Amino acid sequence: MLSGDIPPNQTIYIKNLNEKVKKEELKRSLYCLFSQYGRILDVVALKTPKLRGQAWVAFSEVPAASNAVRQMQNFPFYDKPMRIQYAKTKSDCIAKEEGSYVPREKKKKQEEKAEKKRRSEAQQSSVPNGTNAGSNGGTAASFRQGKPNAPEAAAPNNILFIENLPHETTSRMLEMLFAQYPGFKEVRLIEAKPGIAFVDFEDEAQSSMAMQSLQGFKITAQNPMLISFAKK
DNA sequence: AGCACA
Repeated sequence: MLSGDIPPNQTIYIKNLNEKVKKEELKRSLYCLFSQYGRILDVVALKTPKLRGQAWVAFSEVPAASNAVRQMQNFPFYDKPMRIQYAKTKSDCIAKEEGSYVPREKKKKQEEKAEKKRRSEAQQSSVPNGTNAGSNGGTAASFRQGKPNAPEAAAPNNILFIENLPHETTSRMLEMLFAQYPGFKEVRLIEAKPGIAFVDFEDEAQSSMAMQSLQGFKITAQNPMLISFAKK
């Protein structure tokens, strides 16, 4: 089935998530996995009966969300294929950035439905965010700086691309780090271009787990490693 | 299957 007739939204809605994963871990993993598509403003996941197995990831730009919807569609995540769509409504964190946020009061179900409809119709009036002080968590800056309208969009790959390594990094050092993850095959330092390397895994589910775990890992204090999927 | 913002 197609992703539906939901209009583009800078927040993606993910379902079919593994419900056994704890909420905080799930949010961290989603953050790590999706931050290569753009700057993430918020990750929301609830474990209530109605909302478990689902999550929302809010990006600072719509194209980032679009790439994520396409490229990570059906990606095996904790052994279940992710089903990704655009969110139906605007995230509170986005509304807050735009200054259009109004705290909700509790309502009856009837009014809530009307409210949702109203909000999604009013959703076209989104202004490009002027200042984005990165205040949303400050974790590893795994977002790749590209041209503003053409964010990098890497599809999952069993090969990882590592950047920002200190020039004195050796293959042994990288092997020690990456070999702890299942499916590890080999490390390839690019001596012609110091500071970058490729790391091969058996498959892309395994490479993604290693990427999530080691994203931002510092070999020296000045060198948080930047990990993304290699281009095919 | 399920669209929230504890």
